[in-house]
Parts: sequence; structure tokens; C-alpha cells
Amino acid sequence: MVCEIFSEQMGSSWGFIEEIGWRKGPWTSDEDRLLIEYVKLHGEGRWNSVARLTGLRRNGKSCRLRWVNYLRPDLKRGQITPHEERIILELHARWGNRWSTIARSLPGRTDNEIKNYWRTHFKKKIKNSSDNVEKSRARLWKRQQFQQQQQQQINNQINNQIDIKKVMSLPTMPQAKQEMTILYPNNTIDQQDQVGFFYSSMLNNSTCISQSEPSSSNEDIMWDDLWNLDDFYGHFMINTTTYNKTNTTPCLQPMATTPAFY
DNA sequence: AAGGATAGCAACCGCACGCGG
DNA sequence: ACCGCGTGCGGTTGCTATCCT
Repeated sequence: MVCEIFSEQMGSSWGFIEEIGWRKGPWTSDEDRLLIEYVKLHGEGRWNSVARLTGLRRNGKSCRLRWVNYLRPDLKRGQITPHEERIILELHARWGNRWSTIARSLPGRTDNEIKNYWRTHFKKKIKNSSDNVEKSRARLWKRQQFQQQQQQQINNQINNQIDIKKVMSLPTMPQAKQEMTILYPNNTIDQQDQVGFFYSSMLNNSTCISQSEPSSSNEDIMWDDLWNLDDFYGHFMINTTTYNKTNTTPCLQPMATTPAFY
């Protein structure tokens, strides 16, 4: 009953989905005002206290998200500029879908904004490469098997008290590429070329997108390369993200020196 | 003009991590 | 060592606006 009254007062194009008293859906200007006042008084953080201290019927996560992605005063509004776009591309080539990391290099832009921009702006490119979704799943499954085997081997070696240095030594990049080739024996030549392109790009620490002004004649090729590549290193990055999650410092080197499966 | 397709974006969800008790 | 809480992150969903046929 209370919820219904509240929903009528606040209104919602989402049909006012209510779960255990929390409001969901688009924020109203009144809610924004309450949240802004809360941050003015208490600063950022302790988002779960917002509801208790302001009467706002939003959970902590929702409040944080609203503040970070929309209400923060230092947010830059407006379209992504070509310069920012180039930065996004370059950083995505290096870090994959680590949107928050990319966002740190673009003051005033949020990870959500960059993520949305990437997904929408290059959606067509996804289609071109998403024909291989099933292949990707198979590759993912194989990679997981590979990782499990690797982990098992490491565990066995540790148990056998083999020199830890030997266990933890990282393969060189060509070795890693060999593993990729072995891992995906059904890869087409093109796919394996993408792997090679990826590594050579990383090793050279520069890709075609590093060119300050790509010519219109090769721009499509550039996008295609990037997007096809994404099919590969989009999954590839999952591992890096998982194992590197605590490394929040923007760093240009790890991808060039850290093999995929470590 | 109408209706379907697509783009853009706000918001939600689930998971993982860090930290303090 | 374990647990709960708060937070951050990436992926996904769903709504609105715009475009296209």
C-alpha cells in the first residue's frame, strides 16, 4: 500500500518494480536532489546509509551508481570527441574490457559511458565477427580445460617440491603464441594470424591505431582488424582481468609481458 | 503516416575483492 | 580462519529516441 502510494508520487516508466521496499527504475529529480544533499553532508561512500539518513528508497548500489555515473559534478557531458575515441581504442587494445581502467585515463568520463559507447558505436563490427560465437564458446571451454590442467600441473609440482622458480617462470611471448596455436587446433589461418597480429602489436608496443590520423582508405581495415581481434582478446582479457584485478594502476606494459594464461 | 529496426544510454544484476570484527 | 558488509567492476537489460522502409 505504502509502496503503491509512493510509486504514484514518484512515477515510473518501468512500472515501478518494487522489491522489499527498494525503488527501482529511472531516478526522479527529487531523488537526485536528496542524493546530492547526502553527498554534500556526508561525502561519498557509505552508500547503504543513504536510505536511512535521507529517506531515499534506493539501495546503496543504486545510489552509488547514480552518483558515479550521473550526478558527480566533475562529469564531462556531451559526445565522445574523436580524440577521446582514439584514446579509448588504444587503451581497449591494450587492456580489453577493463572499462574502469580506461575511464581513469579520460577525466570526466565514466566506465559505464565508455562501455556503452564501445558497444553501441561498434555494434556493426560485433555482428561481423560474432558469427564465430559458437567457436568462441568452444575455445573458451578448451581454455578453461587448459587452465585447469595448468593449475593441476603447478599444484603437482609444488607438492613435489620442485624449484618454485621453475614452476612460476613465465614463457616468452613466442611460447605463449605456440600455446595458443596448440590450444585452438581448429583455428583458421586467419584466426591464428590475428593471434600473431595481437602479439606483434603488443610486442612492438604500437598498433596501427597509434597513428595519429588514420587515413580514410585504411580506416575500415583498421576497425575490422580491431574488431576481429576483439573476438580473440576479448576472451583473452578475461584471464588478465581475473588475475590482475587488484592492479588498478594504468600500466602500458603488462599486456606485452604477461602471457595470456598467467 | 505507420511500424519495424537500430542506436544510445541509464540502470540493474551477479560476482569478486578488501577490510574490519 | 571465517564471516559479513561495503564497494567496484563488467555484463546485461530494457526504455526512449531516431532512422529507415
